Amino acid sequence: MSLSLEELALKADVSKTTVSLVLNGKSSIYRISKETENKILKIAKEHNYKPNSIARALRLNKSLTIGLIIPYLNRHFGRVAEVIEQNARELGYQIIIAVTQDCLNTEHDLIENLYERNVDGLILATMMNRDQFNDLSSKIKIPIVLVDRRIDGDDIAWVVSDDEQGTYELVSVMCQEGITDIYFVGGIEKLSTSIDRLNGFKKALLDKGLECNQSKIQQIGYAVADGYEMTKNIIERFSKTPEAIFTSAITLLEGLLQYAKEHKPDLFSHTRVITYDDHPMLDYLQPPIFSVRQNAEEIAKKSFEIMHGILEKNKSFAQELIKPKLILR
Amino acid sequence: MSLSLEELALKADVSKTTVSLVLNGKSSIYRISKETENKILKIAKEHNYKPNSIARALRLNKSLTIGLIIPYLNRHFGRVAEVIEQNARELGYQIIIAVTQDCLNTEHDLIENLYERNVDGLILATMMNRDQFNDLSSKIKIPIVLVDRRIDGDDIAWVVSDDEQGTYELVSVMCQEGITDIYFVGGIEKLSTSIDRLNGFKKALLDKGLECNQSKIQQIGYAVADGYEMTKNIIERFSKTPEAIFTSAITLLEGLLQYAKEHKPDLFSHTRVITYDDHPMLDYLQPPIFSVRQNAEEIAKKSFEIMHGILEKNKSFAQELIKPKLILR
DNA sequence: TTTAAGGGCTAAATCCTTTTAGCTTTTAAT
DNA sequence: ATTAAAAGCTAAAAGGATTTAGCCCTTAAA
Repeated sequence: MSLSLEELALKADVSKTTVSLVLNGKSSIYRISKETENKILKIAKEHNYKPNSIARALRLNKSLTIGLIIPYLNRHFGRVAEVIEQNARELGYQIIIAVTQDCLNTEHDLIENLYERNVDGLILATMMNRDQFNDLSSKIKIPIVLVDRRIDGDDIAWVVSDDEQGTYELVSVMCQEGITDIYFVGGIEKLSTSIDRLNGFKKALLDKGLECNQSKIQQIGYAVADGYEMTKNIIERFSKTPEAIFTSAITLLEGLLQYAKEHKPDLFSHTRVITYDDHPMLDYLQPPIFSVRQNAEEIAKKSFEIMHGILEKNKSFAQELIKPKLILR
Repeated sequence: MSLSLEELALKADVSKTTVSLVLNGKSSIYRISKETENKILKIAKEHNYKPNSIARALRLNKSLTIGLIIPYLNRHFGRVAEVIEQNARELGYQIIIAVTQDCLNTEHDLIENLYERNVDGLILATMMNRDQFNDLSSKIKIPIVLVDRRIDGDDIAWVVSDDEQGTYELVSVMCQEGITDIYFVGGIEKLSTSIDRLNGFKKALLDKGLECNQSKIQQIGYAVADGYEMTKNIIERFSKTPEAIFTSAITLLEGLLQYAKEHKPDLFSHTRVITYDDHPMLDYLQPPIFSVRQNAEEIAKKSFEIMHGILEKNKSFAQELIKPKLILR
């Protein structure tokens, strides 16, 4: 790229050791004279010297690079990634991004790949369960921060939305309006997002003295097609039109809308629909769909903060539950 | 990380040169015996040897890393980034992502930053004009592929949506329906996306013998707030309610919808709204909003393909216009 | 005058690979 | 019995930074 330390040293007529020491602010420790220091700084500035980051990474065993592994770059994760990148950049880190498409094998490959490529840490929206994660942790000697999906364990760092509380509050609003017959359209069953949202759902019903019928709960996956499928099941399997449906992700809502458009145009005249995740376009749908908006910015900020704390400030793991916001339209 | 070449050499009781040659498939060129080769391969496999990518990058001056600089990780660019990453991964490359928020200075800083960090190439949704780009090119000795926004010049590689054609077709549909009074809600004026979309807009009108009144054209920026502002201007400045409004990005449509919701709930009863960019939620809005869907996957695929061609196949630059698709609801 | 301390700087090792140039041994040819 | 060629492998340099150990010179103290 540009000049090397050695060339700089030549120009300044000193050794490259001296140049390196000066540029790393160690002049006084190594008693480099002010005169020499200034000369070097001047020449470095003149030539716009930038240390070769690869050589630095090799020597220091530190690449200033964080791997970010997420299922998709959709609206939510896109925003999370964007904010993580900005926060990271300010502190001198780069983000290497990779998407799993919610495939566990891909996730494993990607983790291994990024690890071999010497990232300093991993921020991960994982599909792993606890055992798989422990396996991984024992092999991989860099810090991992889970984002959006947590794994129980009190030495695991994570930042997630308070899915249970968010769902609880949203569903409670429905219950307060006297609705008792409410269906759960869920995602990938074993993920914390699903577990927590389902718990919040059940808790809201329980608090109103309602029992939660297992047949009203479905969990296929987070794809749009899954939302379509589950909606279809609900509409076709039960004779009675549901009072309300809760979709636990915006993609699932999309699936629901698609099904309704195709096969049940009058769905909304009988049924309230509420959803986890928010989207600005929801403001313009009729009738209004209540939602829970995750604070992607805060999730992103905290997760990099924790990573940075571990990498540079000897902090240990931390866990953060980020409050989502109810959007009642 | 794991084992080094040297440790491997020790175990195999040969020099590290030999190990390196064998693992790089140069056994026959250097007449390493089959016996030795097999021994080394076996040991390497047993220990799951992976060469240290940083050391490799230093020696080869090639990091297998591509910088991707885009304005936001929104729906469109998120999808582009996702597909670029997948394509890159298959060929052994990693993607370092960075967002400019449509700020030119940030873009410059990011380019410099990634360049210093030794990326092998840059894929760029740029705000630069031709002069700025030429300036940059002379400083930076790695290939650059522009994505989504092009700069004229027959030695500049780019992949963009056929914005002019897409807009032309969409607006022509309106004209065919007899609409003559149509407004242009545009983005950042000097970008090719704006220029091309405006040209398509004008051409469609011209083809119908309609003249394009300059007062019906606004170009503030691509933010939601800009869409709000431009819609407001149109509604408040002209006494006659427009027959149609074309928003040249989905964010601008959002701004329009927001304005309409707040100040002009009956907008849609008098006015047709059409937009560049598509969104699945548009399927569920009333009345239907016609749109132009960019082929993000193809844009992504081609742009990495060109980059890869330049980096590994001695191909030179290339330019691709990707056909968008009309969505008439 | 010697010794100790301090000031000012640098040679060389290190991180891990790749690659060039060349060494040693064996085989074949004259 | 030489010489030439081929076979099989390796030492060392290179890539660019950081860091350890230590050299040399001056000044002050004994």
